[in-house]
Amino acid sequence: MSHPFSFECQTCCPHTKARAGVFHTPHGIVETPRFMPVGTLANVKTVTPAQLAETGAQMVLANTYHLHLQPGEGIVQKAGGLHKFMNWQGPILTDSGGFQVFSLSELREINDEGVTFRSPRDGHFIHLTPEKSIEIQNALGADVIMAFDECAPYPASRDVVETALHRTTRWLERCIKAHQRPNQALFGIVQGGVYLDLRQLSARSLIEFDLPGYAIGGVSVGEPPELIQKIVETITPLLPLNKPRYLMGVGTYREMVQAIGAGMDLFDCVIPTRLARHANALVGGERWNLRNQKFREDFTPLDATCPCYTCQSFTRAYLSHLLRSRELLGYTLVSIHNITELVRFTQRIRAAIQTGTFVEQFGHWLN
RNA sequence: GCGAGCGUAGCCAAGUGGUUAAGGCAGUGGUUUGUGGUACCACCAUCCCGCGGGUUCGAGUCCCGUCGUUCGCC
Repeated sequence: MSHPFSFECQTCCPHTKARAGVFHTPHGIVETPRFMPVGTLANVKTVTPAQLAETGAQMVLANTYHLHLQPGEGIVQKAGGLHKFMNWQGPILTDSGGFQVFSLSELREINDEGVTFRSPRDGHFIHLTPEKSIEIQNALGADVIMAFDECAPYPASRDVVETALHRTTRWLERCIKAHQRPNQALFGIVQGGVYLDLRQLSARSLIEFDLPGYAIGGVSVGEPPELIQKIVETITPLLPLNKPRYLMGVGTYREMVQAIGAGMDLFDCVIPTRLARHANALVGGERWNLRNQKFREDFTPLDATCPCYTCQSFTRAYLSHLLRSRELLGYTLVSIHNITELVRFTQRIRAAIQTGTFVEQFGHWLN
């Protein structure tokens, strides 16, 4: 109330570190644990904001890197900011572009100053620094902005990871200095690869800055899922109780349950929308390829227990037909369902935590 | 009726004498984790190239016949 970014933990699980909380932002609350859909412009590519709101999504992700290239933060600013430009009235989080440097570009040069790499779009050189990333994110105007970090690949040697994490910490200082807008919360990002002592070092350095929220980054870059869990279990206890904790890029049902059990609050992942565009639906904890033969004459709803528009209106056979025909509507309908599915999954976990039945209901995912 | 061409997997189609017959679509599975905008990977003609003969050490590939088909001429 006093601070636009307060976080309150409402219920703690008696058996695990899981917690149900509320994160306040200038554009509304985020009830955690929560899955946040992610997309280039947070429109998730094939879903309208109205459809997105219906999925139960509260906060959505937009992308600094892509918006910088197209249309450019200047235009977003002239439009009145990201919320107006894309017509999403709820909370928005922008990623810093650090991960895109790692994930999209082969030709890159990283030094203490920043990163230089070729745009995969047209080949021209792009220079990103902590200051530049924050300047762009200030212009975009999301509720939460992310520190510009260096995400080391997996596998990577200890030396490489250690260098990246120290650089990330030094960059965080510069991000904080560059940050001009108090109505945007700057989150720090824990790095350190799969080296737990480096992770701890990173987390301890970050919390010195007393930021409004913390993220664990550099996971789900190819390492085995057990290692993600190990990292989360080691780091979460070091993060302040009264700040939201965001596990970047995760993910799957199991990874979310395990991370929530360890005390994480927020998740984002391309899985629901990318899977949808590849004809896969998330149903009851499983992944189904709707183009498979067995769905051609299946005239039942995708998930009879799902309240989403897709499940309420169409059959598996019809979705299979749309996807086999590469009809654009197929991607939209399955995206709506998949996002709804993961958002509802985290909502059910939240409810279970509140009623003290988290372990009872979701314990089978915990190991 | 005459002349010319063509007949290769469900569809389109390369190959014109020499081991296991390109490729595409369709089909059947799989992959996808802080999104390079519908991608990628695997499998998919084991007596088989319309059918029947022939030439040749060897024929989808050459020759003859036949059936089908396309175009042109009458």
